[in-house]
Amino acid sequence: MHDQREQPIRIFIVDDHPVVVAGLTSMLGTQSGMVVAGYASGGEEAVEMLRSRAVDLLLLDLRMPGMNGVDTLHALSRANIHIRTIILTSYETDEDIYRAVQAGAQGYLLKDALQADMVDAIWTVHAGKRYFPRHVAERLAERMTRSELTARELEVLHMLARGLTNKEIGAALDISGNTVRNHVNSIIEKLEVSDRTEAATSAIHRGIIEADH
Amino acid sequence: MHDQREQPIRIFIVDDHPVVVAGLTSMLGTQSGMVVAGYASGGEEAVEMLRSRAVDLLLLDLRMPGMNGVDTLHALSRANIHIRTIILTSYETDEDIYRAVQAGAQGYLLKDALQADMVDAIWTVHAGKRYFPRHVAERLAERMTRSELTARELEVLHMLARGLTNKEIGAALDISGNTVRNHVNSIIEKLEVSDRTEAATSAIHRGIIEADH
DNA sequence: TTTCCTATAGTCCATTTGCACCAGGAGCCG
DNA sequence: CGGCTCCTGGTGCAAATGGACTATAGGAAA
Repeated sequence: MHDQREQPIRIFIVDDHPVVVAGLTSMLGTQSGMVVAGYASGGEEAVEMLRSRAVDLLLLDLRMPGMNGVDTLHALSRANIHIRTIILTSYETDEDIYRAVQAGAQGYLLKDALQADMVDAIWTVHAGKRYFPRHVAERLAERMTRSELTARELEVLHMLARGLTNKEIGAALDISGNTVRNHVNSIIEKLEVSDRTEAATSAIHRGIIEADH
Repeated sequence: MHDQREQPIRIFIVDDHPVVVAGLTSMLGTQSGMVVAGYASGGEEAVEMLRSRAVDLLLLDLRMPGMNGVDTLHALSRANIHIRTIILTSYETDEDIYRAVQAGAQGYLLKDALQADMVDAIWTVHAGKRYFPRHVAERLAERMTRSELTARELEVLHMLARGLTNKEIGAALDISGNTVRNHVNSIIEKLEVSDRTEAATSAIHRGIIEADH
């Protein structure tokens, strides 16, 4: 088993759902070798609190209003605060996972995880290793094989998903409709889909764009 | 204030996320006048347990693997088990809310709700009233004004969202491509969108179809 | 410097789509 | 029975789309 003679792992929780904060506190607070050192309901608040608080491990929600998980990781990095981090989220889109790893997360947990898995993940990451559930790792691998969309293609993708025609997108971006068509064709090719409609739904599914407009 | 001399409200939780169950138990268990009478991680399990358990109020997750929240409400109704129910979910799509109300839920709470709001909702629904946050009620109202898609249109919508052409959809459903086109046109009209691509993204946004394929 | 990628813009062409129609048959409800 | 919706299939046409190309200009990387 784990060595519990040492100092307990000080865990900090960042999540905008009060019920999740309460749940984690309740699940981890009773674990020997771990202690919940505090929590924040948003990224800004978390960065501020972590300046002056000694913490060993961060449990970080990915999707939050305002500053999201990835933004928070970058902000912490800029503030020269380095804490091993496990992303804790309901979503497992390719893009979410990819961005989280890019931003420096060492672990990725889904919110439907069992208490035992959470505890395991925390011990693993605290020990300096990485923790990714199998299907999460698979999605990450799949994402790696795909080429990135360019900034322009992303703009076009967003407008296309809102039902604009190439001509309308061109007018909005002040470029020709022919150019938009070229971008759309690249998008279709890169996402490996058959038409603009599937490009839109697939982008939502993969987490490249949001469903809400 | 509420009358706490009476029997406490016996609350039953159905949610596939252990962390949410733990959070609710922790948040509500300490409230006077309420007691968590049990929990289940899925609909089938919940129906089985509720046959033999006296419960006053159900906190029910809407999206669960296997039997979802709406299915569970119907199953309970068929089993002649009638318990006042609050839907507790992360999502607030028009369709989710509409279906939940149709299935007989008396309240709708989002998982980012504050503890005070949850407690308030529980007292309200237990007192025989309904509880719907303002924006949830607004979405419900908006949904009511829209006409339903027919079963056939839903089939077409699903395939359209996967990038199939009218001809391909026709071949799959064994009808002519012209007929598919008619269905697509009705879909576009009913959803009040400008083309098939927006029909697909809008349907995902509204919760009519799922993003994953 | 040369090479590579991106953004831009264009042409040609076949296919698909969106729109406006019409119309028959099945099924349901008052 | 008469009306209603739904599913079906059709026609005609203008617009949009997707595919296969070519090409130029700018910036970044090797």
